[in-house]
Amino acid sequence: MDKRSEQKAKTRKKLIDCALELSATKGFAALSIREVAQAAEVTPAAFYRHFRDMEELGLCLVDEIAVGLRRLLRNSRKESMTKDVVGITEFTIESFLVFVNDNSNLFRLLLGERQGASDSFRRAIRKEMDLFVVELTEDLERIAKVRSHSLRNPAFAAEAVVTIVFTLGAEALDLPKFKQDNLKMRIVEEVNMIIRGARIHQKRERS
Amino acid sequence: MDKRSEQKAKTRKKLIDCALELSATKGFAALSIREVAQAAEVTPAAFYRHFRDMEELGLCLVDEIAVGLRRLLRNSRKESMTKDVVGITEFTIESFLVFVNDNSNLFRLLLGERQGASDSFRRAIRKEMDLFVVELTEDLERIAKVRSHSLRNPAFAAEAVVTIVFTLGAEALDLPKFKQDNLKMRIVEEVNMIIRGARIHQKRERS
DNA sequence: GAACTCAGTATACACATGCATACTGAGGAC
DNA sequence: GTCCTCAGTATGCATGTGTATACTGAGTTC
Repeated sequence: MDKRSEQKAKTRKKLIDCALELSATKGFAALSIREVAQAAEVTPAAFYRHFRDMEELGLCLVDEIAVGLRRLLRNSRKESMTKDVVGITEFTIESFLVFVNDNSNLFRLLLGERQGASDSFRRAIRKEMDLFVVELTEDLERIAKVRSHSLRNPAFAAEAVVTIVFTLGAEALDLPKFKQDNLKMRIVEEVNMIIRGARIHQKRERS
Repeated sequence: MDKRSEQKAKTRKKLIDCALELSATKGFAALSIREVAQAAEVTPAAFYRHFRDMEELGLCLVDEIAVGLRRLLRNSRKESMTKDVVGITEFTIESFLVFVNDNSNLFRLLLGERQGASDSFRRAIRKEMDLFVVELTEDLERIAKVRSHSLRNPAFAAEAVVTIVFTLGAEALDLPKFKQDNLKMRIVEEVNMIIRGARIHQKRERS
């Protein structure tokens, strides 16, 4: 690879990393170009060689989380194939929470800017969330088949689950480790509620 | 009432209203004291006669939403006493969405700052949300009794419902009116899923 | 090895911001 | 009617901001 573009990629990454780190303390919205540039030990003007403005940088960050989360989900799906079907929910949620803790800054950004002021941010984030819903819908249908159930509205159930997991997952960021177990339990329980409520029972069509 | 303090209350309200209006466009976090003061046709220094900083103003705003929402819930509860028990969920969610539309700026602030950078904001908002969960828990138990069901974990169900309603309700803000019906339907359906899934069935203790 | 490219620097400008200080003048207390 | 209170004004300062312009020098190309 080009020695030059290699260096460029390096500072680009540094800018992103610094922005991420700074956003943890004061929130991404409050960041300035100068601030990020200074943290990355680079002139403000150099920033423009990489991003048009902070928003463009932010969208890169959103992308980064999305990639990470998708990888997580893929792994969890693979694992769950081998595992007992009962523990899938708990296993997935557990790895999700680990991810949230590992990437707390990214995650805070995602959840925070999800209803932030910038349209393009909101749009990008919702697009990613919708992808999760689609993937989860497939999973739910697959699992239901294995258990020889059927689900009333798999897509709605998936939307509800994703909403719960993300929103409550975000709360983990403010919690000490020992309280996170309780949170995990709550999430698992609530997700199970949703899935249970989505099932169609043969005996009577409508409750 | 004092003519003086009356005037003071008036400008205070004007500051709050202007902050609210401005926050709709660029987000509360991006507001400056000067900007708000100018919008309220008042000197920046006058701002300090009312609030120590923007954060203090923000907390007032949070309080204002909380009061409005609590009134809504109280009304909806009263109404639901007279109504057929089946339509309670739909009725409540419908009035919630009306409220969200009427107070879209306040609501955007609430949801946006819920995982924002400021600790005191997060704390205040979560406190309010917890109150909703408590009230809803009581409601769910009451309704379950009427229907002679019982619920597995009323508090968890309530938490899940509040999470769903608030998070998806926030999406209404970006939707044109004619798409909001679909959203409402989704929310109602998902809430019903949760409630259904929370029920304990006599026939077999654990599914 | 000369010519060129381009990531990053240096510097400067025209703002906006938070906040401090001194001031004003209508409203209320006595 | 005099004095006092205090919401709001006027002004100013130090600092941070986005962004434009001209420059430098290592890396690449031919």
